Amino acid sequence: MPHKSTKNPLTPIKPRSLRLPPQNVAQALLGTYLVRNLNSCNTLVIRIVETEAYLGQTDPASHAYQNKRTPRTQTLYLNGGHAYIYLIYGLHNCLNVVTGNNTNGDAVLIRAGEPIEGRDIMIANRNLTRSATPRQIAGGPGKLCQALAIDRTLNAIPLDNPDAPLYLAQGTPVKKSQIIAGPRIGIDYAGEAKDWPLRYAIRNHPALSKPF
DNA sequence: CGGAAGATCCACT
DNA sequence: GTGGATCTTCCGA
Repeated sequence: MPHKSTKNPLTPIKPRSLRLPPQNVAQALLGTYLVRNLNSCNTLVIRIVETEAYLGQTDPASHAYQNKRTPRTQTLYLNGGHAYIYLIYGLHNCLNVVTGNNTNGDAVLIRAGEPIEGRDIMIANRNLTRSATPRQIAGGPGKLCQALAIDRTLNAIPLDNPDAPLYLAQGTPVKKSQIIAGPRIGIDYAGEAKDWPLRYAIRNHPALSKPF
């Protein structure tokens, strides 16, 4: 049996809650836990504090825009609840949660998280020191993946299995009044879509990738 | 088969 | 605020 923290029992997320529109899922994922099982003794946990919705076929910023099918984007057309992980700028991995149940290519990018368990290992993975801030550790999609040792070898796995190397677990819901929305980051190429308010975060959280 | 671009991060000014 | 790193992915010829 894998060792589990007794003070913080983690319940896997219900896939049903991910088979909804990406805007809904992006907000619902705020406050939930992302769990990385490294081996039988080491578990890393981050609380998700910032997300972005990508609207699949109808979104110029999405890799699935106009139903584009390439070897890389196949994962986006899986059922909701799978991980879509890709390499960006030749350097950084980005983690998405595929959403919906109609193979639209919808997904939610996990942009930032707050270290909950295994902070020392995250700091080592990020080549930081003990004085590192939450924003330095996982305040950005590439940083978050590096902190949790997430790369493309985990692409396309389901995220509801607590025995898998990576899964989502239920957290404490975030009040609607604490959620802020704004334009997405790094998509200047996407024309009008660059202003769509599909970036969501916990208001004023110290681990956000950028202020609103 | 060449070339351009990229859902980022960091160091430097 | 600016530019470089770094390499996969994709498109067009």
